[in-house]
Amino acid sequence: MPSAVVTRFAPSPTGFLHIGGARTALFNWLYAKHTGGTMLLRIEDTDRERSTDAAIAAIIDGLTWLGLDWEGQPISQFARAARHREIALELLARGKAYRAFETPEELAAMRDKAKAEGRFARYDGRWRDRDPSEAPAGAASVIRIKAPLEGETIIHDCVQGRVAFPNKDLDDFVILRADLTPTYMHAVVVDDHDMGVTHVIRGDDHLTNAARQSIIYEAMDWQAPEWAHIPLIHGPDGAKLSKRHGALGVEAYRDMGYLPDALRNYLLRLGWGHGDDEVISTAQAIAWFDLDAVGKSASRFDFAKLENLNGHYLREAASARLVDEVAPRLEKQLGRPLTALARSRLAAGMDGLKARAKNLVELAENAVFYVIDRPLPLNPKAEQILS
RNA sequence: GCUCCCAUCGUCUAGAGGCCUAGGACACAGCCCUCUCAAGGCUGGUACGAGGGUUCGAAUCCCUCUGGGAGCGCCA
Repeated sequence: MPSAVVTRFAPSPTGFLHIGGARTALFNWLYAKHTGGTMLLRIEDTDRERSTDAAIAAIIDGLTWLGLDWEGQPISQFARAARHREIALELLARGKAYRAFETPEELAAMRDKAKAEGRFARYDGRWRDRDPSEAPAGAASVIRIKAPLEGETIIHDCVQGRVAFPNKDLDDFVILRADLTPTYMHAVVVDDHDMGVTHVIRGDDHLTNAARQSIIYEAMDWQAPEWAHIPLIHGPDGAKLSKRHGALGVEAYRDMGYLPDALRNYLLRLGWGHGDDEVISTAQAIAWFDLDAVGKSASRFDFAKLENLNGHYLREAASARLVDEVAPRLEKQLGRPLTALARSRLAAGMDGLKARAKNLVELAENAVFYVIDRPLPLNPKAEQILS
């Protein structure tokens, strides 16, 4: 019997859960559900400078709002540093890695020189075959992996197919820093292995990382997971999604009045399709979703379509649920709690209200009429019509 | 610069050699329905990036070009 599928979503807590991350999480979640497996959550917080608790909270909030859940407690990558160090040392002992004593300044100089010569910087392996005894006394060292010099590294990807990288382009990257903390490249491999991850589903900006990471798997004689590198989401202008476009946190979409159901459906259809189906329930998504149907090309974020889908889910939503959603928005606008009377009027009007709004903001605007004090203030135009 | 990836309507996509004078959805325009606005119905325009092959036949296979994207840190 094949082992059960284990996927993981592994965001770095340096900001909110952005839309691309949300889709990656969704795909991981759907694939796990589809196969009867589990999804794990790992927080990649090894960058102590940039990681914040607020970001962790925002990510967890975002996932929860989207209705995506994971098995067990979130795993802190930082907390596993000792284990990462242990494996780095083992790689060293196995002769698969080596200590390198160059200084950051030396490295920077190397890069500048390469750039000046019109080449691009790759570590030259200057310590690969030198004996550590040649190191200047007291010099700090990092541990670098001994990457193969010739041939190619092949990645068999569920989405991208077979992708080959010439090994001459993969340099001896650092796995353990001078301060003994692991680099991302190394920590990911150790964690995915230890967590029993069978399928790594992530953005295709990690495709070349898969080649590097497979070098570590190889060196440890570990079995590499199945890879699935999904295309990135671009902004409406085709450029990489930036803060200027829709690279907002999912909570921004919540604030803009989108329902999680709509955002999920929309994100699912970005890069994945199932015939002519557009409105897809979660149950259907779980039944239908598979990695081989994920497209290979990047897609652009289109608010109009999200809006349309949102209108659909709004119409379908139970009125009571929408009252709960809209009431806080109205209270915020009014600056006071809704009276029981106002709330009941709102509930009574909801069936009509939800039929014509595209998002909760609009719905709240249209609902103001139901909850403000009587008599209703008339604007000049209304006065004129009435008279 | 090097490596890798991608390429069907404005956008998301269906399409895995003949079912394609290329289908659906969003958006757009017009009409219908309607006390308004939505929703709904109908109609319309708009796409296989270019050039070469292979084949009786190519959106689908191959090559080149062009255009987009990603990666090349003691960041993740």
